[in-house]
Amino acid sequence: MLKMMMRNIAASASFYCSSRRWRGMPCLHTNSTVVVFANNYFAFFHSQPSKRIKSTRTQLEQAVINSPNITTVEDAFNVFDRMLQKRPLPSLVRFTQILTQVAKLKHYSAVISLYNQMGAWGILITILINCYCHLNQIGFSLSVLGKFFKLGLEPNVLTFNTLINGYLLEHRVPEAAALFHKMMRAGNWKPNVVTFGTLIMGFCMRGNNCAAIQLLRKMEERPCKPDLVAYSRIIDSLCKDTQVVDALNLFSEMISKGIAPNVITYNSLMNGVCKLGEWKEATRLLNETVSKNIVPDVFAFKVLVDTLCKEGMVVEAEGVVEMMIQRDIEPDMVTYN
DNA sequence: ATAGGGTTAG
Repeated sequence: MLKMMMRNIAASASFYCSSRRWRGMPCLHTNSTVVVFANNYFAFFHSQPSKRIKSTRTQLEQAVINSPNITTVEDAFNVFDRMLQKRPLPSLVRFTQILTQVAKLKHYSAVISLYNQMGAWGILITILINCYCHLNQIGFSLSVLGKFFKLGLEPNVLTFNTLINGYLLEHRVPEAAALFHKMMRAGNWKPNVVTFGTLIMGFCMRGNNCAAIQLLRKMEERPCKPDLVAYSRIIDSLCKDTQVVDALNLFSEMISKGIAPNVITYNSLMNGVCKLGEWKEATRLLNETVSKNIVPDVFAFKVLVDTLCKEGMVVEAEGVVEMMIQRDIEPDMVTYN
């Protein structure tokens, strides 16, 4: 069953080409916009001028010693170069940390380039697949997976979760759902809380709140109980559709299960009630946020100011702007207008 | 170590 599943997935992947391969990289289509081969590595490098920091080698080295955080792509490439020259090579964990940080900066092509310099086939495959997914190149992700299987290696639940997310990023919800169901049947890679949460996001993206809630109910019967992300996603989706009563019910249900909301949950609710002009409810929610020691952000205040102005309560809106200033939250031009 | 969530007026 699993083998068949793998084969099906691999078969749907792009074909390989043996002539243009660089350090184990699957062949990329020539019309691709994300091709990062060795020879244009530097072209890519120099295409990030806004992120560049002029720093001497010693300063950079010091920065790396002081803080493991990579703040620019240039840093990452420099650190990587030196890591690759070290003998013995630094640990994979260290390489992973750097790749993860570059991915968080959303420089996915850079991650792919660095990954390929490592020649780390079979390890950290999920990082690579994730980057192709974020570049809307799920075909390449599937190629990578195919190659992975060819080497006799087994992916894990994280890999499949990443692929489901990849389909969703391309708005291919049916294929995401199909992969989810294959996971359910397969046995080895039972969907976990992230798998469910990801698919819930997919249904919400389509505005299919009913399907999302059904999936939430399914989670309750399983060991992976719904978590904050699963609830928050649906609450947000309901709010966007101005189904605020349902959203608030789900919110209460979540709280009663002991799941603590965060600033994202409250902002979704605030946006929902404000859409309906319910400024009193919005104010109550803002107070509740603060009472739970959650720090409201600029968006929470902004939507309230906007709603108060629309309701003609300019003085009250000015009061909220005052609160923002007191809290060191900078109101922008939109808020003032 | 690697996977999932949100938002900005007119």
